[in-house]
Amino acid sequence: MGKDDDGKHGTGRDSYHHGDLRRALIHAGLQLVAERGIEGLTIREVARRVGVTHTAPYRHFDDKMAIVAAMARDGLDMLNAQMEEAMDAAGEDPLQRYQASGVSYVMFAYRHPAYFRVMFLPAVSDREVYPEVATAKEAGYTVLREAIVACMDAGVLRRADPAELTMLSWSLVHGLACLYVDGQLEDADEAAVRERARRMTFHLWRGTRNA
Amino acid sequence: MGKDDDGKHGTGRDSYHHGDLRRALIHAGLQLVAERGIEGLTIREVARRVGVTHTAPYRHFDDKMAIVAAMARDGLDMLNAQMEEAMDAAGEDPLQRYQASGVSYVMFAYRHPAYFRVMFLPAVSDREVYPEVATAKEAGYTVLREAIVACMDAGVLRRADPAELTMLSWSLVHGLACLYVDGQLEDADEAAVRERARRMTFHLWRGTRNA
DNA sequence: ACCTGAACACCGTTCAAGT
DNA sequence: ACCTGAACACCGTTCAAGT
Repeated sequence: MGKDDDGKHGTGRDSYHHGDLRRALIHAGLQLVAERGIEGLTIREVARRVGVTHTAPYRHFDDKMAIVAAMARDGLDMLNAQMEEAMDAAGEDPLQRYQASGVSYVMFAYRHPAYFRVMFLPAVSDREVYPEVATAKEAGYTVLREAIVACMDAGVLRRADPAELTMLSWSLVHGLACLYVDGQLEDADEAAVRERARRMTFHLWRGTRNA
Repeated sequence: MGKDDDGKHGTGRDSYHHGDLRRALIHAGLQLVAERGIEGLTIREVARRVGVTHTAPYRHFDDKMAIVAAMARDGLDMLNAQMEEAMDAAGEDPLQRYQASGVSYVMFAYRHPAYFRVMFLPAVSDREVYPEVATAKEAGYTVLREAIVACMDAGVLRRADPAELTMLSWSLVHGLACLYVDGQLEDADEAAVRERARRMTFHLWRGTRNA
């Protein structure tokens, strides 16, 4: 010790380089949304928490919405990865994989409400302005859709327009997720939410199964 | 003419009394949310549009959230009325009435996105703070639930926990409504949305019907 | 009762300036 | 390259003051 006692040099926690600041801003922004909700997200408070001036973030992002879009993009990537992981953990049975994808969608929202809130904000949902967000959303849609097509191929879902069944499934899990995230439902622990999601997706399958 | 040429007296549009201001503020607030989204809602701009000082609204509402809560409450009342109206228009068949309630939920969101956005904000969803909002939400839940119980009584839905089926239905229509309202879906006209909602609720019924 | 005007502590964003 | 400080036009909210 005595070598790095000057916090202003080196890799101390109040010096940033190579885009570390970018990541730190995104992380602090999520934290803030988790604590105070979406309207509590403030560039100035984020900068304060990270330890830089309130204008520093503008070196990495065009404006406030660009930070939100970066948060949304990270969240969508996480969700997609988590859905695919859950499907793989579910094994080979197409129906199990389909159900796992829906349940994991709900569980992602339950575990990461700040990410989920930010992912579907209208302000970051214009594909002209934030194409990466739109692309990440499409990737998730495709995961779900292919799980459904696999069920049709295996004969456990009736042959129908895949787009229609995908929208149906997405609406159901998205609705349940939103109700939890927006505090519309009585509090429930993780196991209870998972069980509810499982039963709901099962009911849905029964309405769309083959014969 | 010539009698009311002085807009400052009488019942001209820039004088308020008997709580007219309250209604005018709510109306202007909705307009603003419709134009600029939830984060564009500003007490100062609302007051500006109504033609009063930015402190005048505080005579009628404790703070900004109280205005939002009043908007939410009005919207929920409208939704409940519209669901009941749609059920009556659907006739006597319990299944038709059940389906009509779900479809009208989605159509309300489609036609009144500003109301819908405001109705489920976490900030107005604490029953300790805004019990009227919570009560109005319960009334809607009850409408749906009773439509479901009527179907069970008539033997067109299997006997099960009504709460579970209500949550299932609510999640589905709420999810579709949110996806439209938040701009996650390609634009569609009213007839297309209604048809989609109809097909979805039908699929759901097939998964929960009796035998 | 209802409204006003000034004031305070915040915002997002821009820009000249520093290393 | 990256960060700072002052500045501008906004917010929500409070309060003494006016009719």
